[in-house]
Amino acid sequence: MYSLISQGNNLLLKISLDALDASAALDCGQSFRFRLEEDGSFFGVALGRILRLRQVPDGILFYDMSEEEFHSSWADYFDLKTDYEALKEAYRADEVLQRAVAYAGGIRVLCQEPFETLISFLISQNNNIPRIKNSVEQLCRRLGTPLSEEYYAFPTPEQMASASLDTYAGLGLGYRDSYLVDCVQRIADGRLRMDEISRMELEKARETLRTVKGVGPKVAECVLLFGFHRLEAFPVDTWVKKALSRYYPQGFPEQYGASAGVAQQFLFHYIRTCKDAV
DNA sequence: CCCCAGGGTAGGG
DNA sequence: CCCTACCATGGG
Repeated sequence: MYSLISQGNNLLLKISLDALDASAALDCGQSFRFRLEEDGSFFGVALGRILRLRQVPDGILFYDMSEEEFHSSWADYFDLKTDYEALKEAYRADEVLQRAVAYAGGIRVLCQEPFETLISFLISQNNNIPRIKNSVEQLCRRLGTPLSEEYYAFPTPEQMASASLDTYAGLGLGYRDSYLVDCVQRIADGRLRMDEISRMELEKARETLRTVKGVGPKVAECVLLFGFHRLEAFPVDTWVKKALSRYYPQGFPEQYGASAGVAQQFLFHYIRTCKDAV
């Protein structure tokens, strides 16, 4: 559970580190738009707005934030409506998940915008997180609406569709630039609609996403999990593949099916960043 | 110089 | 269905 305390222009979200850990949640390969500043705060852009926050002993301090804005946008963005305590209670039956939760329990599956998620994870294929972040940043600077001198919104489908292929060439995307061009073209001419996908049954949504060039099984699962909040989606990248072969040679337990994606996120972060992962 | 990264496609068996 | 070469690019 959590509560809110207004502090001038800022807002303190009182919540335990186990329930929401800014560093783990914002830097675990879901969003590519947050950076840790030298003063220890996180700065980023999401939902078309600049967000600045900081981990404090009592929870998370949101800068320049009203209760209204928090309730209408950020409570959902940080998935505060999902009962993670219940999920983690179920993980106690599993030794590995228990370790992953002990390592970083404050991860949450962020509710990101579907279009941004689709484009970001098209860029993510056969790529590493620092470079993905860089490419996404370049993309926003080049095509997104400026929100300040430093920060840019993620470009809209229209903004991206109006750019030429050579606009994308300078973004460090490698061979993935043509994937983006094809994807935004499909959206611009109405062949692909995010709002329709959000209403589809899971398997249908999966198939539809995979009609986009460059979207295979893994990217589709990421878009479903991070962009459409389908917690059943289970992306298997090189890290999770490693975790599955190391910890679950007999297969991942089926009992977590309805929220397998959340468990996947704990596993991913654990095996990718914990030095002592065994 | 090498290998790897939140993989996917195309082509051949 | 499977397997493999190839795809750009930068970090380590």
